[in-house]
Amino acid sequence: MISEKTIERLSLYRRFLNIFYDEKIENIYSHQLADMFGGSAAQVRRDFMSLGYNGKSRVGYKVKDLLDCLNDFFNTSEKVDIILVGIGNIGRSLITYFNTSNSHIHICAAFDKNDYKINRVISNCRSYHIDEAENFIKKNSIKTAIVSVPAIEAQNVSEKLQKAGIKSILNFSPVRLSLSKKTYVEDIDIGITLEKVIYFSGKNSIGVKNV
Amino acid sequence: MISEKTIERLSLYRRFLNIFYDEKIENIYSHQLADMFGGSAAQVRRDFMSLGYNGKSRVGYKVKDLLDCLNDFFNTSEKVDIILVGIGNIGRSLITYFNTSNSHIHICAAFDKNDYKINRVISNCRSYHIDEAENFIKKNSIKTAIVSVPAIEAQNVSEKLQKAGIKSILNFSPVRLSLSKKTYVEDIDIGITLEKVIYFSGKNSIGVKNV
DNA sequence: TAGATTGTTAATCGATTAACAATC
DNA sequence: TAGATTGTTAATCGATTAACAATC
Repeated sequence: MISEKTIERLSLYRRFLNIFYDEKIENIYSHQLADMFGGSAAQVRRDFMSLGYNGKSRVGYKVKDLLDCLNDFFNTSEKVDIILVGIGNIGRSLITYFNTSNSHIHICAAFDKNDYKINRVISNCRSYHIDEAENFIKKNSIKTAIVSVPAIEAQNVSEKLQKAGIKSILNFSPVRLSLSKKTYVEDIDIGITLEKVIYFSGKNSIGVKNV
Repeated sequence: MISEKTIERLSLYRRFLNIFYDEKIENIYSHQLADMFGGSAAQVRRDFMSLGYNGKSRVGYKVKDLLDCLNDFFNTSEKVDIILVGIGNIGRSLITYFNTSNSHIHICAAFDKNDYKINRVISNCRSYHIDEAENFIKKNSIKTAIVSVPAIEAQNVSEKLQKAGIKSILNFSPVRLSLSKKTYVEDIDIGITLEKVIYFSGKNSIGVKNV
């Protein structure tokens, strides 16, 4: 059983390894990766073990093989199509961000309930009315959605998505969604996070450890 | 010592309590709040204790008093001015988001290195050249900054901010910043997070607990 | 070989929860 | 009182780290 935190680290390793690979570095040691994001070398080794990839003593890990392994794990060889609901400022910037970087993730459609926002194209992504979402999801077997609608719409929208077959949601709305446990929900709550950051800028933060 | 996770929960309680307050609900129980975001009632009570606020058995907690207490804790009575560096799509949407909602947080200035992005006004926030940041920060005693520059600029920009007196950073760039521990850094790495969400949409996710 | 790094176990740490006497 | 909720302690859980024999 691989934990959520481990998944995050693995994804980060993948990013680092891509850089190493571009720089034609062939081998790396656990402590090098550990230094790069403040973890321990033991943790890095344990993570790779959980992935089923073994290094060699005194040699470390082969960048290319390890990267292949990570790419396999995240299925980055094939494009992943996801959708976005809620074409506000944040929604639009996410579309541009993902569809113009060379990521394997592609936002293939966006949905909104406002008529003036539909039937447009942003960075290769066409927008539709929210009522068309269910059909689209089923037809294209979409599994993942980004929700960036206003707080008051979020619960309702997510329930619709779940019914249509969405298995995981990245939620930017400042609301906790209550959905059946079958759907994985991850929240990015920028307001809460910023509040926390501001808190730690004050004198209160003396003695806090920056993990 | 209040942990980071506790701070996050406290901020979330504040949001819920505002809703209760608007609905003129006078008292709440720990288990009500616990239900709202899937924690335990014991945790909620412990959090309020760490805040120094005590409830009464059989009565619960006074919404108004508790809210006052939380507002005090987060210093929400006075506006907090923060700055933003990197006026890309995400940067712009953050400015609009915070400066048009009725939050106590205000992005009072934005900075960029591209000339065509400076000397403009977005949602009550004027943009300046990055070279003017140091002066601005010192002059206005700014303590918190949002960094939303491209990956390659992030380390350099953050070092400048730190030197100018910034105490905490909310970092949207897909890079780990290495700064002295005196500066608190919180990362929102949308790419990594989305990768994780996509991972849990697959068959891999069977048996995973949705914390 | 000597030295460095690995895989892996045991110890540590911290956060969360369960439980219950005290309280209203 | 009886019953429900609190503050608080003890137990649990999981993640992280330290340590070290095995390995090249």
